[in-house]
Amino acid sequence: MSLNLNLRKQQVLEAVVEDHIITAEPVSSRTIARKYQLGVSPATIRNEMADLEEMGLIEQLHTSSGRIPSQQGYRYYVDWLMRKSGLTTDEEGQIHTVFARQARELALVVQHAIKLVTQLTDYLVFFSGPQLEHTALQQVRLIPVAPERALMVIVSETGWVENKFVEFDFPVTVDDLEQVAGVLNDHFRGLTFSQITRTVLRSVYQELTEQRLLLDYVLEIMESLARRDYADGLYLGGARNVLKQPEYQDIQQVRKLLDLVEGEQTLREILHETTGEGITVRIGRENRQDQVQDCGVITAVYLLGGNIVGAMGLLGPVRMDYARASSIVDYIAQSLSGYLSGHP
Amino acid sequence: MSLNLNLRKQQVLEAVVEDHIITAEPVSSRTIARKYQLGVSPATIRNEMADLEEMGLIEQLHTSSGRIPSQQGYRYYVDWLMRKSGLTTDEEGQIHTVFARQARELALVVQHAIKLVTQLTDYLVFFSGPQLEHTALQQVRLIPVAPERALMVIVSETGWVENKFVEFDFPVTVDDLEQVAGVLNDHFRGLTFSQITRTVLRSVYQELTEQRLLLDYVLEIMESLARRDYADGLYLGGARNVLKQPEYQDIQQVRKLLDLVEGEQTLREILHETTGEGITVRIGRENRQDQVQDCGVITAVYLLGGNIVGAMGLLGPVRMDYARASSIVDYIAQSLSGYLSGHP
DNA sequence: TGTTAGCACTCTATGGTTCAGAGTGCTAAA
DNA sequence: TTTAGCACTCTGAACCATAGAGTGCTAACA
Repeated sequence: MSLNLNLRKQQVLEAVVEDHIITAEPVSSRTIARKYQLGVSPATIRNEMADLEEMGLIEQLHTSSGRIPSQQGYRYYVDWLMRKSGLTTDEEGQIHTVFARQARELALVVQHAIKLVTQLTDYLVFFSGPQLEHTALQQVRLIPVAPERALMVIVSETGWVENKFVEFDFPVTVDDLEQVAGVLNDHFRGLTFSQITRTVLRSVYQELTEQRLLLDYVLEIMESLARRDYADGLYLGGARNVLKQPEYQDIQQVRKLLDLVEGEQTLREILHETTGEGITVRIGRENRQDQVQDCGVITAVYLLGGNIVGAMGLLGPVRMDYARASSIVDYIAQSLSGYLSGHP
Repeated sequence: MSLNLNLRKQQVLEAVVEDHIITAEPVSSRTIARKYQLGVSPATIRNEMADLEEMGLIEQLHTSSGRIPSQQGYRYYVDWLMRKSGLTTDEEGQIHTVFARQARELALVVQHAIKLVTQLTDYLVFFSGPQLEHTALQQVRLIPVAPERALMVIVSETGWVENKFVEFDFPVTVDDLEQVAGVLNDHFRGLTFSQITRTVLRSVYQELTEQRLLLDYVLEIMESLARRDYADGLYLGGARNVLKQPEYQDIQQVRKLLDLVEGEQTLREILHETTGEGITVRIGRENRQDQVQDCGVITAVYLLGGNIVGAMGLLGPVRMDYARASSIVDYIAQSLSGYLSGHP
């Protein structure tokens, strides 16, 4: 619903939004007339502003203050007026350097990406780690470390590695472990983890009648790894930068932000809800999570071999620079996807 | 240097410190007379206070305000007056439950310990992860994952596991990897990582003339793991709790705290300096790190098999409850050490 | 009909002033 | 040595007055 605005109203709204994003202050008609050369006087702009206010796109804090955008105003801006700002070639270069330099340890890559975004913006950055769910298994190893314990190492075809202890209630032999690992590899190599949990029950048990007990333990762990969803691996940074934003001069706001950071659950939820392609922008009350109803949130997923394996987000005050922030999220998510899929 | 104080001066100082810790307000002579029954009038207490101020143990914000402890005052209190408060049996029970329930993954144990301390206090909690340095090697595995890549899994005798990719510049065979792993195990099993770096050069190279190139890569990684010091594995929590303290109503203070949290380096340094037995209390300018000169810091190491493998810390405002905080650090560090060494 | 100059009106933020209250230091008496 | 009494000091809250920014409205103008 485009809410038909004539050109000048659009220009005024754009001016209000962009000026407010920069200054964090209410924007007066005079400021717009002076800074944004619309070729009309403040009085005319005041008339337009009165209309925009009636439509709910801008609002006043009190009768004699300038206007600030309402959440709908930001939404209109993001949908119709915003020009993606793009990054400088210098910034793009920086990003590529970071991705190109990395070894194949995703945790490290993500941590460097966070540092990067932290330098590029003053918002909170957060990533969910990669999920195994849709990646294929390359091999499984079971390494004995004690009579009743083994280390299970799972290598995905994408080079991602997980390890977990398996604790048995009885002693196991090296032979047993190797045999089980062998059968698992024969059966499951090349399958994705979501496929494995389906087929597990049918095929393997017959072949390993002797180690059935042992297998119980091992399969349980493999399943839990595949089912792990977003329960693990939230990476974040930039909290201290956000304090530069004037809306976080109030200690209450800061506390809410820290709750978000330490709680992690809400951020996980936000990333979990992100599924579509491209970037998602949620402004204030558009967010389903209570704790971020006065924040702007920009998210995007990243891919590996065509599958969604994780997501990233940028969180700031409602008055955030959506043009720049969404450019950055877009670019980083795409670069990361490209890098992971081997097209650096 | 005990700074001889007569009994009443000690009582007054104790009252000033403890009342200030609770209320965060300057303490007046009248308050002390009323709440701390010393059997003398406010006027007498004022005389004692004047003396204590002259000795530099307490100070006034302005001529007509009550007194607050100076940093030396806190020091005197911690050294001579403080009675360790001990934990309730309920709290001790909670702690044991947490430690008893865990599998042998230290990262998890530490994370739970942090959560626990976060509930018990309103200070920032931080742990350094365990160091391999003084733990013995149990085994090394080299698992091929691609022609030029292998996964190196290192299991310590304490059940701690590390893995790292080894990237070769040339294809390696399974046989090569197994041979190298075999020799490494033969030579180094049971040695601590610090010992390994010493003996490496002498003994292994002769035996593996053919795989010498391959060995270069592998040994480099093993060395880097052993040398890792505190470069990795800082766990922390409780930042949002600290905001409850009135000294963090000021946004500047909050920013300093967040810098500490996100920077991590300073906290690592603090833990790294902690070496002695028992707990260490550093008050304000006693800290060597600029960023925490207006904080109180309590640290303790934790042990595994008699060796220091990590440390923990509690950080709050100078006006922190040293009695309770140091009891907690003491108890948690000891419980953790006990648990790790298998005496739960 | 759309635009704009002019003006009255409103609201906020700032600085100054006053005043009560809390707390001290000192003196003199017990 | 202790303490009651009192003068003195400083803070913080409350209360103004005022300047300034910005608006809405009206009436004139293109």
